[in-house]
Amino acid sequence: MTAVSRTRRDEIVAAAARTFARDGYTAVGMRDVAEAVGIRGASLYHHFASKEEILYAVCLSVTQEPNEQTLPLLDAPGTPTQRMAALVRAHLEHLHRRQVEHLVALHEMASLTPEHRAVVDEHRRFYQRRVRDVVAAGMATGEFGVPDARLAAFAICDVLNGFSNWFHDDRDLAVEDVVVGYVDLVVDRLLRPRTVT
Amino acid sequence: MTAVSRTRRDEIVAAAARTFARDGYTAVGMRDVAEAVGIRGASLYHHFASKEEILYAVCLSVTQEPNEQTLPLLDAPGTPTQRMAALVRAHLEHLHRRQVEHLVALHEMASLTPEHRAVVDEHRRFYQRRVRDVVAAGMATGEFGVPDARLAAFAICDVLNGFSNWFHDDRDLAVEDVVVGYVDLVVDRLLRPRTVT
DNA sequence: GTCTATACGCAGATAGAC
DNA sequence: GTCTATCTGCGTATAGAC
Repeated sequence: MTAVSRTRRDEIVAAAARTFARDGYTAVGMRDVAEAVGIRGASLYHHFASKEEILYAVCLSVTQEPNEQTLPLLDAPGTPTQRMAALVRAHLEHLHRRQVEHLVALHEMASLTPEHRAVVDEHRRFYQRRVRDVVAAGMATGEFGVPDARLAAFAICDVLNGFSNWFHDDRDLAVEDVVVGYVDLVVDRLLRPRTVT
Repeated sequence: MTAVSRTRRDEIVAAAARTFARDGYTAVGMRDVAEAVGIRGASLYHHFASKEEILYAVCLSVTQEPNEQTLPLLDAPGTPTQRMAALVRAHLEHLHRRQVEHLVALHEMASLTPEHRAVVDEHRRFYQRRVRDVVAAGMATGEFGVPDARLAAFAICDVLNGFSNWFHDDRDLAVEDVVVGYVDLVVDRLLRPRTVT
């Protein structure tokens, strides 16, 4: 039992993410976060040194986590096509599982300290670099055929991340539909070489 | 001379956008914005009723403006392919021209009042609906061949808007390169029907 | 680990002269 | 239209008991 009982701290992060997502980081006070957990404002400082530290924890949960959980799929055996398809699926499913946290990270990153912001940015850059590498690998095998791997990587990351901005669970569109549609869009259309003449 | 001399007010909006983009809306005080214009903090209240009104003006400049300037391209004569290509180009060029304003709008939208946020959101939804309509038009003529026009529209808008997040003017990649690359990616790959068999 | 009580600084906003 | 001076409230953070 070394890494057990992630109760209170994670509970705070989760509650904070929901509150930040609904009312915006600035508008939310420590008292509001505390209330959402069921304790008093001052008690939060037993778990976090500052409000910004809570926001930082939220941001890490959606930048560090994908690097550790999703990126390994790119090292699994299989063709670039298969690995890219697996990445698209896992990425979207992660975005869905942690949608509130993603929205907060996306919208409130500006409120991080420069130091924390640099860490978060580095995680994101790393992820993008790995995506670009698979695109390049697929170009080498001839499975993919885009003019510029870097540009394609930007486009792919932006398409995927955009998901959390517009997806709503209550609509006539299931996550699985988006996954299938986006695998087709990204792997079978965007990346696939144009049939020559 | 009815709509002339947009001097001071626009000057404030432009200066505020730069400051917000660099330090974040929350961290920036009215005194900072004023200093960037060369006046005192209190003087700002002659032009705007509140700090949030300035942010609102920034957001409108990148949501209302494209609707008025870029969307008419979709009503011009030409095939869906041509009109979509024109939209991609104009959209990216607008994003580039107003990149700081876009970054602010993208990151600080959470700080708008619910009323103002609703207006901004409506502008964005309208834009997206028009994009989806061209995709649908192209499907009708057979020029485009995607499984779901709505999903494709989301993907396209996200690819385009993502641009302002990663593009830097000083790198070895010119705006024109991105325009050409993205027209190819979006129109000739993502939307084009797969050659059958 | 959570509480009550409180310090305190800062940023948004106002009043009124020029 | 811009200034100086000032108010005011709110929200983070601390002190210290339980």
